[in-house]
Amino acid sequence: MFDPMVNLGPRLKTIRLASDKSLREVARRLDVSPSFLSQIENGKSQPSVATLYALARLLGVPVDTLFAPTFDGDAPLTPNDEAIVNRAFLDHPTDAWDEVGARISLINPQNRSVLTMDTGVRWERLAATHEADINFMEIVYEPGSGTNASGELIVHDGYEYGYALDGEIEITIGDSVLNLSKNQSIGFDSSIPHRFRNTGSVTFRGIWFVHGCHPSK
Amino acid sequence: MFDPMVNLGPRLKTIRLASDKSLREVARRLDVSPSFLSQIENGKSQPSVATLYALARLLGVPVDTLFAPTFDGDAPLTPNDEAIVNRAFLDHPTDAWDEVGARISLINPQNRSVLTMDTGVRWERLAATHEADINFMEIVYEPGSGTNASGELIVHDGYEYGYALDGEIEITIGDSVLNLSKNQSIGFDSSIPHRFRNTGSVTFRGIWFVHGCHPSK
DNA sequence: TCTACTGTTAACTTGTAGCGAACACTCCGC
DNA sequence: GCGGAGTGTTCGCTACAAGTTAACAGTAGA
Repeated sequence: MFDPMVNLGPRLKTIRLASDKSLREVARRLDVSPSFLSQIENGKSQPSVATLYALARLLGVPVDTLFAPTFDGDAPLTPNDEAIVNRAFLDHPTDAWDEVGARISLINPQNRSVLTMDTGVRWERLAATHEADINFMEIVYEPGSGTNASGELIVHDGYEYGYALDGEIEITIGDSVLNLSKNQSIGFDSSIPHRFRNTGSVTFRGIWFVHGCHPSK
Repeated sequence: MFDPMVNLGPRLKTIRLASDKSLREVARRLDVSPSFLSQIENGKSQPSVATLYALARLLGVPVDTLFAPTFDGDAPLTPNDEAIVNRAFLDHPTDAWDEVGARISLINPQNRSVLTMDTGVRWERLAATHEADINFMEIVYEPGSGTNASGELIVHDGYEYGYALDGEIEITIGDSVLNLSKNQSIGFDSSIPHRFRNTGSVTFRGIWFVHGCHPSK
């Protein structure tokens, strides 16, 4: 089992240093003693939830990034780590397409690699890349189709960005249900549980970037 | 000041109930006593960071969603506007939109931030993000326009990915000169010197994703 | 009514979150 | 050389809360 606490301190320290703040300054704004913050950063003490939250805010990072299994290229997550992670991998094409080491890739619509899902969802790759955590694709959702048959929300690391070419799609992100229609665009933190469904009567097509979805190495 | 702890318990309870797990079952898998979980859910006790993390994982939600200030599920978004949800720093006035960004950002074409270049090139931002090295945009090159007036090739770190919506553009990458036309897509390593020029007679429009560009550091 | 489940509360123990005071170090002005 | 004002770190302590067990009340089914 992945232990979130072991790297917490060093990460916080890295982030603090990157933002060019002194330990004492952060401690003062956080309303804790400098000594305690030092202990946190060196893994010799652990903050309470409230303190960690305030600290993450102060440093301008989401709390989840502090727990992210892959950070600065350290230990990648183990395949059997958690069910939700595995599901995320299955639902995303990162593992399905092989990496191609092209530095330039121009692709014609009729020559795209296509990944067809059993639910009536199609992903067409728009560029080969050797960036492992990038997917650039046209996604197609036929009327009535959705991210997965069960309707469960999915979660994965990273961000997604999309642009609607045609049709309309219902996007559930956390508690929000949005409709993305032609020419509208969206970006969101993929660590928020999300789901797509085409509840309309026309096919949805969109340009999609999925980024930072760390594949199993 | 927004207190992240006040709603933590009830939120956890809501999520647990939604996933149809019993308190005792969750407590057992979490390796804490049922009574303690009950106290957490009722706000009578607070978990440690490790316990909260394990709990969030077990429930399949990112830790950050547990802290998110409540927003109205009924009308959270105005579909015809740029919508911002779950801003991380609601109470910090110094936090500009650009620096912090949103966890979800849905943008309508008429509401995009537009950057107009003197050369007749326009960039329209398609999503706000707090990922500093990401640009997701629609780019517009009028006939005769180009990346820069001098015609010099540019180089920067990272990758670029593009999809042609309309028109055609000449892309020079290293020694190669390519033409990207409607529905074609491209991806390339931005560290190769490159340049765009619209040598045709119609306006070029494309969806562009520039990633890993660290301009001033 | 007996069992097996649900969640909740009271009283308690124990670990640790967090503190103050000291530490060692570097840089800058005098 | 000597302050003084920064930087981060370590030690020893204590107050508080994280987490415990045991009992509680309620419901559903046999």
